Amino acid sequence: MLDTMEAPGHSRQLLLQLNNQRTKGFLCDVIIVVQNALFRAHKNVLAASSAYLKSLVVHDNLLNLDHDMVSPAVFRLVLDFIYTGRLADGAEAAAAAAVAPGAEPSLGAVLAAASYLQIPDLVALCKKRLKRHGKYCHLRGGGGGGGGYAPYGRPGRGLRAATPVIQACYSSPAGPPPPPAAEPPSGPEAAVNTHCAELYASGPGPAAALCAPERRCSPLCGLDLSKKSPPGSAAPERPLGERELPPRPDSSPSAGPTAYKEPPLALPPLPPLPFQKLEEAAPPPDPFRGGGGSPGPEPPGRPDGSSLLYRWMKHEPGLGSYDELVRERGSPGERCEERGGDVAASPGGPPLGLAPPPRYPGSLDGPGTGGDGDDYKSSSEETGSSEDPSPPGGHLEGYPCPHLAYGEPESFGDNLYVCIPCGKGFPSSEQLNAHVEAHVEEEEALYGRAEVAEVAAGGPGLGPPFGGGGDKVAGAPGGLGELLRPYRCASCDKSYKDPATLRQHEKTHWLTRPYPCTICGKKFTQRGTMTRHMRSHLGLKPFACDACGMRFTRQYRLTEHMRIHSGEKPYECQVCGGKFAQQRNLISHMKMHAVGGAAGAAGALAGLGGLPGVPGPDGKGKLDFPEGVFAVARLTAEQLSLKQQDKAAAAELLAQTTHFLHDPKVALESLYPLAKFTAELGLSPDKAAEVLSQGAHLAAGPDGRTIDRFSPT
DNA sequence: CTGGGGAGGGGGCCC
DNA sequence: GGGGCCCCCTCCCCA
Repeated sequence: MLDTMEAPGHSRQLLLQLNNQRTKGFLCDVIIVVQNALFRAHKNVLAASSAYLKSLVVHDNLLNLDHDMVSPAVFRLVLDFIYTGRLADGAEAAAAAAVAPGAEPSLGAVLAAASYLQIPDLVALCKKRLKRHGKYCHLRGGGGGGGGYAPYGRPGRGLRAATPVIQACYSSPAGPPPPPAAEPPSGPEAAVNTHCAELYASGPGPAAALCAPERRCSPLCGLDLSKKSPPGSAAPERPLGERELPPRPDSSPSAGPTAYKEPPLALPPLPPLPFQKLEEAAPPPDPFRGGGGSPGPEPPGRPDGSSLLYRWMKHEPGLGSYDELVRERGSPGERCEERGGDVAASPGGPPLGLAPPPRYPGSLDGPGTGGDGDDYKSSSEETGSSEDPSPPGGHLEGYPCPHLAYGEPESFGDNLYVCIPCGKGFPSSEQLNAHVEAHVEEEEALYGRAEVAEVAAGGPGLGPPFGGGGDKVAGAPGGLGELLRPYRCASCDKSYKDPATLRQHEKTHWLTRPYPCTICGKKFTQRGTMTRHMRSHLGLKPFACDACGMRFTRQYRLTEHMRIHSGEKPYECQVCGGKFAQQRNLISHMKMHAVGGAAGAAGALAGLGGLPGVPGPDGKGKLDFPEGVFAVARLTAEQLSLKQQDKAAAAELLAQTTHFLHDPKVALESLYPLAKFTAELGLSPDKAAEVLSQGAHLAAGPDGRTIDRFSPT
């Protein structure tokens, strides 16, 4: 009967097709990062092959594998096995990984990886082969207890050191030959480079560097990296291996990806066998493996490169807010354990044995001030400390206090855990955490209650001109903006509608950013920004224009782009009537107006600099404000980029202000609250200046008025 | 050559 | 976590 008939070779053919697609990146929906190598694959295939990977792919499109357990070369073999059902024999495997003499992924390493990834078929195959070669027992005997991965988990320094960083495609003779196991032995797909879906990141170099020209990375890689090929990415001058170096021993744990975030040219010559160095620094039993050695506390400043790297490579669980973390964990050390636990969720990954809250002198006395300015600057570089002062975990930098601001260095004696806002020092992170939590509760209670009380009382901030406006400054709730945004940042006075957003914002004040790019090491304050950044590395452009086929990394870009085709130009200049398809171009255009046409008023306004838009309450600037400036400013403000959600609030405020307009003096005096509110809306100084100068430009004329002192009283 | 506009792209940040 | 928006930089084209 038909239902019992079976197409011969169907499954084989299916697998071949899948592998073929993988090589082209076609329909690949997951990226696996192993050290600095990238592999593209299909979630379904991974999930069908590995219980561990299955558990990961359901949550993420970007997987970070512990490179202590799986080296790039080994994972390549594993991935080949998954897609072909074949495993290169020892010689082949060695050849496949013959990236450097004496470096090959041993069968033991593959077995370890297979165990780690929970691929029973591959485990069995490896064991079988090991037995055949009479090595299985030996390898097995060398292993540690517990996780049992110790012997295999470290594929060997030779392998690590030899694994090329850039070997996106092997088609070039210069590149390492593809592992025979990866190559379908026969058939049309045999000609396809099985490893084209594997890319290697090259330090801070963007994805274009993934395809070194000498490797002749073909388009089959499936990554559209053509858009951005930064100079220098094309030809790695340094030995490839340098790009996958573990952090230097003096780099902080948080700087786990230091090796990646350092600008390539800034990298000093590195030892030829980085992994050896790493192993020298790390005790043989991986302390971060439950089964390994002592999971004991990590001494502060422990220059353990491997651990740093290990932690960094962990698949990072979603990070909650700081206080959430505090509630859940209580200490940075504990939190790191949790991070390890994320791998522990994996079969072979017992929780990391990280422990002790390290001290954070780097956060306290390091020249971290302004460190944020340089995304590539590692904290170790910032501190210049030989002792590793950084907190555990790449995204725990600046952990000591979420309020951590760019304060001046201070000495706190033994109380190295310092809350920046209040300056109190604590001897332990736990105490600081408790203190910080009290801060948060305090602020929430303060602002929440105050706002509620104020609203109930009729809201002093609503009185003309807005409750005195200028005296409603930080700490004192009041004003429409504060009513709308009761959650205020202790560091910068910005306020938000909900505490989650406030917590999110507070991360921007941390000395270092919690989310490093696993490719280039650049750090971000938000995970979403980091993943978006990763897309640029990987050339992922999910949003395609139906009209021209152009692809974008963001929906918003596509929306903008579509206006090109539709001819829609919704942004109109109130000055010259020019229309623009993109708001940014209108803004740019209006800058031109402001510079060229606003005469003294615009110049003065544009030079306000300090507070957004206008002088602060104590401002004494002598500014020319023509009578109609506010009306025009209002129009311009509406036209400009007031966020949609704030437009209603702005309209409300403006409506309240409008009735002052018939009185020029009052209208002008209203400018300050307007500007203040504008600032609260998050307009930049430039934009606020534009708003005002735009108005000034329009209304500037012989009847322009001069205000000697402009500040609310 | 220069200024202005159009547009792609990346990061920051808020919702 | 994703979406959306803002800001900035940059490149290209054209007058």
